Amino acid sequence: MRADAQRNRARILTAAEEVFADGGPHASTEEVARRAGVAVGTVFRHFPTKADLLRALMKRLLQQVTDDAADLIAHGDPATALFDFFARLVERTAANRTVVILLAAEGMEVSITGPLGSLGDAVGELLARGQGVGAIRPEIRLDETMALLTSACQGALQGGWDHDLRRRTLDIMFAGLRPSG
Amino acid sequence: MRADAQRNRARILTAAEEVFADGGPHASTEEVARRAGVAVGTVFRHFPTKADLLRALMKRLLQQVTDDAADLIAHGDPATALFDFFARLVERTAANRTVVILLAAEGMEVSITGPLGSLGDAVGELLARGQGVGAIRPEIRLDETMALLTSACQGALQGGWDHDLRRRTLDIMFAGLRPSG
DNA sequence: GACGATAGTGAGTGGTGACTCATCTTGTCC
DNA sequence: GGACAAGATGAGTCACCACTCACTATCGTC
Repeated sequence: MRADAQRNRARILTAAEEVFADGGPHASTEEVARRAGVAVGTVFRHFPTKADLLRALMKRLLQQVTDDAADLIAHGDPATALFDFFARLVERTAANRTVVILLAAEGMEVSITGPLGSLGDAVGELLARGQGVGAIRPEIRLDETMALLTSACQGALQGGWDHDLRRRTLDIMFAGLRPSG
Repeated sequence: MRADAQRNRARILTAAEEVFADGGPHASTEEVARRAGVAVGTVFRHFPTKADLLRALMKRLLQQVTDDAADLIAHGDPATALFDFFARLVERTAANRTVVILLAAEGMEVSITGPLGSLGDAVGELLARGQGVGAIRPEIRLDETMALLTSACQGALQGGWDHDLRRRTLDIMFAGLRPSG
C-alpha cells in the first residue's frame, strides 16, 4: 500500500469518527470526505460501502475495549477495576452511539452483546478480583454483571444523557454491587 | 370530523405502529400508507409531517405506560411501588419492542415534551413516595431514576435473558437505590 | 337527492445521499 | 528521471423519500 493511501485511510477513519459523533446518524459520506480533506471517491476507494466504513470504526472501538480490559486486569486496583471498566465501556459506547445504532440497523452482528460475549472471561476476572478484596458482594454472579453492563451500554445509546448523568447512573449500579454498610 | 376521516386516522396509526415496529424509524411513509390501505396524501393530511406521525404514536404508547404508573401511585405500596413499576415495564418491554423502538426514534430525530414530561412526573411521584417511607436513598434524583429505567428496558431487549436473570439484574439496581445497611 | 364541505387520491416535485467512472496525479522502483 | 501502476478526483447517475396539489370521491345535511 502506497504511503499516501495509508495516510488518507487514517485521516478518513478519524474524520468519520468525528462526523458520526457530532453530526448524528444522517451525516453523509460527503461530509466525512470534506472533514478528511479528501474527495468522495477516495472514501469509496478505501471503503466500498458506507457499511464497510462503519464496520472499520466498530473494529477500532472493539480493539479499544479489549485493550481497556487487559490494561485493567494487568495494572488496575482490584477494588475498583470492574467499576472503571464499566465507566470506560459506557463512555466509549456513548461516543460511538451513532456507529453502533447504524450498524444495528443494518442487521449486522455488532450489537454490544457481541463484543461483551467475547469479553466475558475478562469481566469474570475483574469481578473475581473485586470480590477477592471485598469490594463487591460475593453472591454477585457473572451473568448478572454482564447483564448490568449490557443495560448500561444500551442505556447510553439512547442519547440525551450527558457525561454527568451517565456517571451518576453508573454510581447507583455500583452501589448495588458493593456490600451494604 | 367526518366518520371516514376518523376511521382512516385510526388505521394509519395502527399501520404505523406495525411498520415502525419491524422496519425501524426509517421506514417510509409510503409503506405506512400501503399497510393502512390509504394513499400517501391521506397520511399527510392527518399528520403534516413524519415527525408528527411519530409524535402521535409515542403519545399513545407512553400514555399506556403512564397509566401503569398512575395505577401504582393510586393503589401501590409506597415502599415498593417504584420497584414494581420497574419490574412491570421491563417485563412488558421484553415482549413489546415498539415502545422502545419509538423511544429510540425520539432520541434520534423527534423531540417531544408532553407525554415524556408526564411520565417523568409519575415516576417522580413514585420516587418521592419511596423516599418518603425510607425505602429509597434520599439523594437519588429523578433523572438518574429515568436513566436507570431506560437502561433496564434496553437491557431486557437483549435476547437470551430469561425472567430469572432479568429479575436478578433488577434486584442489583434496586439494591443500589435502597439505603445501605 | 342535491349540494357544499370535507376527505382521499396518486402522479409529480425537489432535494438528498450513496455510489461510479473517465480522467488526472503521484509514489515507487529501476 | 522516466515509466507505469496505484491512487485521487468530483461531476454525474440513480434511487429513494418526504411532501404537494389539482382533481375526484364521499359524507352529512336540508
